[in-house]
Amino acid sequence: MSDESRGPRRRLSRNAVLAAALSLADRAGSAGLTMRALAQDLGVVPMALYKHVADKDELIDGIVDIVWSEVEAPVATADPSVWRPAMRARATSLRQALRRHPWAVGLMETRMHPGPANLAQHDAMMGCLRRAGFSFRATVHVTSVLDAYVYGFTLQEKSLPFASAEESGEVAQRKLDTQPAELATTFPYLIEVVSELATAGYDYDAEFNTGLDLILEAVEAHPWE
Amino acid sequence: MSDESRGPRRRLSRNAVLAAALSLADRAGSAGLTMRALAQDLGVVPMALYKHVADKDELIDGIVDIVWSEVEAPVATADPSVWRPAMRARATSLRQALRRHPWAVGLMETRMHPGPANLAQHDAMMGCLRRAGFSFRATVHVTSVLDAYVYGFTLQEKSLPFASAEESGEVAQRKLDTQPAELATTFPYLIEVVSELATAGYDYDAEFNTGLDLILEAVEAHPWE
DNA sequence: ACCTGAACACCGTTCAAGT
DNA sequence: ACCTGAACACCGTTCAAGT
Repeated sequence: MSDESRGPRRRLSRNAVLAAALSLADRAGSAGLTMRALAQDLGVVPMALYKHVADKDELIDGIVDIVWSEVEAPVATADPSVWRPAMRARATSLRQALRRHPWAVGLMETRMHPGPANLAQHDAMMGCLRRAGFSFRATVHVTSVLDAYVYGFTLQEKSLPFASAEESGEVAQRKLDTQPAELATTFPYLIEVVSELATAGYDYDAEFNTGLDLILEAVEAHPWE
Repeated sequence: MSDESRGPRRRLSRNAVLAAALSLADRAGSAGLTMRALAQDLGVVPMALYKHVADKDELIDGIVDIVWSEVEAPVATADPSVWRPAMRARATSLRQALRRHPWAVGLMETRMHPGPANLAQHDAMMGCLRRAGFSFRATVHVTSVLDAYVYGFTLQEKSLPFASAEESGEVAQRKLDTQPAELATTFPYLIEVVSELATAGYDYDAEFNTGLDLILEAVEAHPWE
């Protein structure tokens, strides 16, 4: 399956281990990312990995930071009209990175040891806001609320009953057809909203942008001290 | 340690298993929640659990729904002045539930099978917004952005480098003192903001409320179709 | 310096058996 | 109907040994 399994490659390296781990996580999810499976992908015995990585925790820190490195960094400039589009682009880029690596969603912000790419990303974000004229305190508020939104949205994206992937309408409708009477009486409002979405359809990108623009609008309008 | 270990209680029940599992997760975290440890807490052999719960996944679904049941449900009313405080109270209540059960943060919205308490909670939320006059579409937008915010914020709360728990100032300052020269030149903006927070202090509740009010203000001001 | 083999202390879960 | 014991196929990781 993996690229590494073709030739009888020897000589591992930390980067090779991390790259294979990222690929394995993308293919098999966080539950499938085991030291043993990773070793097999690399055509090596499990213990060989421990020469390049302290333990599994450090391995995960490593691949999480690779995901961070894929997020487009906003540029810092004194032009007061650029922070909004820059923040919008960064939020979109972060969401896309999290969609490419779904296993990372529950892991990115939970990690205790932020890597260099993570630090660089947040440095760029703070720089962009600071140079646009935001105060220290406001910079933290804006970073906090934007990151929280992107994380939380992507987290929900994987599981909301009325919006699982493309076929949101179908899925919701099928759910309604299964036990219509019972659910309809117990959760009238929920069913009503889900039914509406089932007929009208549900677009995740549009939903994400609506919330994002709502927040950016609020940030711009807010009288920061 | 557990309440169950005192008497030689026999006769398990599904609720007893779920209650013990919740308590174990609160004490030992998601990594410490194992079927074997849970069985030991209950003074029973691991296999005994499988009579009351299909597998570990269903167990987790069960305790996640208990957490949902702890979240204060907003009431539905036609009074247009109540949705805002109701939404604010619900967001605060959700955040507090997630803080009481930190293991749940990365799990709540990822679960594929929402339980009755989860459905009831969202039914109440939709009802509150619908009766306040929000359209179907707007109801989904508001639910989405509020849930995303609370989730994302609580997720960050556990790991942001400049805000780990109470002693945010100390921790940040110590981090700065460790490698001052190197970090300061590579991540100037980040260090600048962190230093500022280290001296001024960082209050998580205040931070949460600032973002929450920003979003609620934006929701109220937005011209929903 | 880097990789291996065997082993240890764990997992979730099945299956046949006890009461 | 409910609980047990032994077993299976997994984990991450240590330790002593190979090259």
